[in-house]
Amino acid sequence: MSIQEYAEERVRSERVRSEQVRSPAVEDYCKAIFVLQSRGEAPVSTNALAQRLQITPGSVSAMLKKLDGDGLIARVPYRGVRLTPAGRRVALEVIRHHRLLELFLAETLQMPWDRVHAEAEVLEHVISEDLERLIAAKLGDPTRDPHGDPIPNAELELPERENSRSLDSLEEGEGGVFVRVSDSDSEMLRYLSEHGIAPGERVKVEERQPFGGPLLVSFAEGRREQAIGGQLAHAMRVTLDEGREEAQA
Amino acid sequence: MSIQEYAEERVRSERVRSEQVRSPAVEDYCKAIFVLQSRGEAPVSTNALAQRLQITPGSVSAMLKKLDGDGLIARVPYRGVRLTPAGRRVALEVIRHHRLLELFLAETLQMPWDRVHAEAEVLEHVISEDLERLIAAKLGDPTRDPHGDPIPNAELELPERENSRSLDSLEEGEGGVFVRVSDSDSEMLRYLSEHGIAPGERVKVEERQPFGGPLLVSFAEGRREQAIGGQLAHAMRVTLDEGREEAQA
DNA sequence: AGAAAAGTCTTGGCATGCCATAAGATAATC
DNA sequence: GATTATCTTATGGCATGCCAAGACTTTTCT
Repeated sequence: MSIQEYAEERVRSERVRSEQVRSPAVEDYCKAIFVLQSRGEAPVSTNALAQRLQITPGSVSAMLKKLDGDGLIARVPYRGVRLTPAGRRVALEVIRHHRLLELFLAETLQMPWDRVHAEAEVLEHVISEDLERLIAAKLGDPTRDPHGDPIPNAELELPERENSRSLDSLEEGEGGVFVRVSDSDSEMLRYLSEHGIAPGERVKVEERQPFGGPLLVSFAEGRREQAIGGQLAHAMRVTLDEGREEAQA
Repeated sequence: MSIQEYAEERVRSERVRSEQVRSPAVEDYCKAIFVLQSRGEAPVSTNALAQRLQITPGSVSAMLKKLDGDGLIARVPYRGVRLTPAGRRVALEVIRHHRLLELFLAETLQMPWDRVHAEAEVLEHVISEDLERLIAAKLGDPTRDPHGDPIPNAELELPERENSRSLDSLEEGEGGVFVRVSDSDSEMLRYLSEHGIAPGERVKVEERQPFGGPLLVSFAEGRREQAIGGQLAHAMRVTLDEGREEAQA
């Protein structure tokens, strides 16, 4: 190996560790790993990622090897991966972009609630830091997107995860505040928006039908009633009332 | 060849002619060809494109062959290309996106004038038709972007090209309205914006220095004077006063 | 005009990013 | 320990870029 070749090799292996490789694909992987991780599934398996990203496990496996080489994840073959601090940073930046964009599209441009997700999914990878700042400023540095999800701040700190439970885990008579809904299913979003249901409202489970039947739920302090199917109830997150035990008793 | 294979083959060759292949790269080529064409350089040469897109002629040549196969351009080897109606449509859609975005970023988000171009250059390829409509509506269906360039309407019709000349083609004493400036050089844009010069203002050439020296130009009905270098004067477009002959005499 | 030189264009080989499929390796389960 | 599930590897495809060699066109110089 000539001296030149040696120097080139050194540059190349250096790059493996430090250079920022930030294609949309890489960002999507980091984001997906982050989400799966924060659901408690750590380490994250190849299959879980493949399913979430709609990509074959073979392709995911190859990509994970690359991300590992780039220092974005720690990978143990056959055992799964978790984000390194660098990878976490990538994920949070993308999530910040995504949620700012959702709020911006809904608020400033009146884009229907159920369409902002798909649009943000693409834009999140291409807006500059400048544009991110301008959007955040325009919105007054918000901390929640239209689904009720928290928005990481400019330093990429995420507010404490609220202590929420899915609506379908509540017992009859329990109630709380509807804080957010998974943003990935636009059918659900359209349905909710058509029925005038948005994060921030109080909800209370009036009746649980057995065998996967719907929940009878009242909104807005009992002023509206609504039957909510099992899948939807599972996606809706609710923070329980403080000291509900006593309140109920 | 089995019947199945035959059917697949048919689908594949069909695709070659009709399917919309609209990657960012393809859109950039169409846009570049459109711009060069409307400068009168028709047919457009491989080298002109290579230079504009900062890509080697070899790569351009290969891409042009593909675009020809996709029905977006008509190509005569060694002779150059021109857009087909389909290619023109692609170009105009992208240009509409670009100019709407520039105006939107500048107006709604107060992005500095000299940065909107670079941002729009990326976003133009990824915004949905829905978002395009919302932005256009928010801006009141504008017909000019912040550089003074015309914006194609939703039916992709472009207003007549205004009868403008570059500032450096004016004689001493001639004047008109500064209507636009090439948007590709952010240095120029920053410089102009720093000196408070924007499309719509009246300009008059007070003095021409020989041998590529600067022009002495007055703005805003003589209230401000400014020396403008040759390159910049070349990029600035001006519509001459109506009946200026008499006005001067 | 005709030939050489210069300029321009295309071709062919190669690289990279990211995906797919299929086959083989490893881990988990019964 | 055999079966099943999961993961990795090998190979290949497509898009898009680069470079270098060769083909074509235009210009220039006798």
